[in-house]
Amino acid sequence: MTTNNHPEAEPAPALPAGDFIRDIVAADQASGKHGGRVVTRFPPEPNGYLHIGHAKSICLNFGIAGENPGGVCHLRFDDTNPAREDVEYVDSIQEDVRWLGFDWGANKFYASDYFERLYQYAVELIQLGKAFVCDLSAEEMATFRGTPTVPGKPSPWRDRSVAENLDLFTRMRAGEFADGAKTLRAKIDMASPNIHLRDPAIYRIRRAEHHQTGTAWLIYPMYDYAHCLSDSIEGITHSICTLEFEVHRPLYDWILDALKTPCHPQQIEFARLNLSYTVMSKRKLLQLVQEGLVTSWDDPRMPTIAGLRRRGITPEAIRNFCARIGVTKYNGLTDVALLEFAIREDLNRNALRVMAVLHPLKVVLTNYPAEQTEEMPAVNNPEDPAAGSRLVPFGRELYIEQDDFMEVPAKKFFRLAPGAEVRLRYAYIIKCEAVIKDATGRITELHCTIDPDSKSGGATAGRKIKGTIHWVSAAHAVPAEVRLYDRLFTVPEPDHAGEGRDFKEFLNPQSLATLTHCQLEPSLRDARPEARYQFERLGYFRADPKDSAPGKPVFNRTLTLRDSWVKEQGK
RNA sequence: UGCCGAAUGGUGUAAUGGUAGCACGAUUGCCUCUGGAGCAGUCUGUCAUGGUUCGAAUCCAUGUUCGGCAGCCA
Repeated sequence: MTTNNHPEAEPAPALPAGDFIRDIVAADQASGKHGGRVVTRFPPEPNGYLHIGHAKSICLNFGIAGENPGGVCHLRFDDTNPAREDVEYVDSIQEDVRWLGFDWGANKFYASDYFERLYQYAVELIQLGKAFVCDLSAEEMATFRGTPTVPGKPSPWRDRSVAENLDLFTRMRAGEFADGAKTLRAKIDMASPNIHLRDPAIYRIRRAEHHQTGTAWLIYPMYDYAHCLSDSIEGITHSICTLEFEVHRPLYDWILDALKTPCHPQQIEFARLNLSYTVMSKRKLLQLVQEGLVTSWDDPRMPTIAGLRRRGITPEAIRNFCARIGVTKYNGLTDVALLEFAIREDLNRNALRVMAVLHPLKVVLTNYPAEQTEEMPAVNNPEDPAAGSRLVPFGRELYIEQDDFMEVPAKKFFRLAPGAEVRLRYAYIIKCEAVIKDATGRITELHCTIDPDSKSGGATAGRKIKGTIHWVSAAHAVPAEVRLYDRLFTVPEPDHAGEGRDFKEFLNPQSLATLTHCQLEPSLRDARPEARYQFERLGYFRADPKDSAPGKPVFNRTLTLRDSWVKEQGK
């Protein structure tokens, strides 16, 4: 298991027991059904970026392969629809799977690798009298198909001779017919209660350049036809997919039974991941990108792997999350709080603590010498003694967080207020003596005094002070831009928010706040994107890998810390 | 009204005829130089009604509710 950004990270905790799919695999192993082999596959269509829902599938498929001796998991691009696919997606998918910590070794395939073989299988199907060339238009075919409650009617072309079908199919491939003019259809049962068995189209004519095969093909196989055969060709033992393909399984099995194929994999369906406060369909995510509602597929607000990565979430957190949510056939809605827990759990263990002030309020320590500077030792990570400590410069003028001062303190407010005392983290206890305002009444700075005996680590530092706040020395501070991200949508289910309502109506206008006047402790000047930080009392942050420049970091907030003060205020 | 599938606390799951457990969440307290973390406690559940059984979340029947399926998308 790779740990790209966290060589110091502990191995992932023991994963939960099994699930119904692992039970099936174990039973098959016990009975010797597949001769002891376990071969799974992760089969994305390269028509978009991977998202956290795909991560669930990746962890499942690669996970099962990894848990079984000799098990392998293939990465297979399901690229049968060139109109919507692109190499950009082929590349991003590989990067994302690898980043998540999984390795397909030499087993990278494309359904398009099998186009010739798939074509020969189709010829075979025709020869068997189990497929025919149909001249019906798309609209006509829809009419003939019937509805779930009304049986379909056979196509008038259903009984063409094998010879004629062979001839026509050959000419489809040769480009003699216009796009959409003809299809090859499986001959099954137009009256089947399962619509997918009503003579489904298995090849269509499409003059589209394919990102892998170029212009070699004018006809392309449909998913149902290509997928089961690709599985069989690769010797897949367990073909794991999501619930909506459950009704396709009889067709999957029909095709493999009709043909002489290397093996007959078992299709097993599980519930896809739904996460609250987000959307999880490539179509909708693409829409957000195309309409400029987010900046890109890797916008840190996106639930894409690339977005989560850029935001600062680690592969460990995603894997642990996937392990926690389990695998079932129940189509529910997972609370995003579960994801957030996994992120905090990981970052709490691994992130380096630093001090940064997001909304600066200047503090002048009136009894501290103007020319004096001290270096305060600060712990890098209380969860990890090996992370050591560092020195943080301290001086007469500081910045503190605006939120850490209240002119009229609320009940249970433990921070600074006129006449009140607070502990400066790793430094002195200070007392607020005066509030300085400008002509408009806005607070511009605070005048405070230190208790010189209260320095951290000092002999008389033990005075009990309820509140501790973070700070940055004004003379040493590094100014920086910090981006605060929040959930992308304001409602738990933007997908099901009401009749005729569009999910984009529920976009959270506050999902991004860009702060341009933040002040960081100097150790952050050259922060590298690989590092994960906790800005003490605020949250987890990482330098944006695209927008940071040397000496001029831009930070993304990954997630806030849990904040019981916010809850207290809500009472 | 057709076919397929699923129902366990607020959420995600476990228990495979034998004490309904875990995690998240919420909440109370302890602790704390992060209102973080940690520690301790509390909270809430087997869709319904029958049946089989010494015993049912689990098996059976009926019903209810929810999800999926009518692309030449995957």
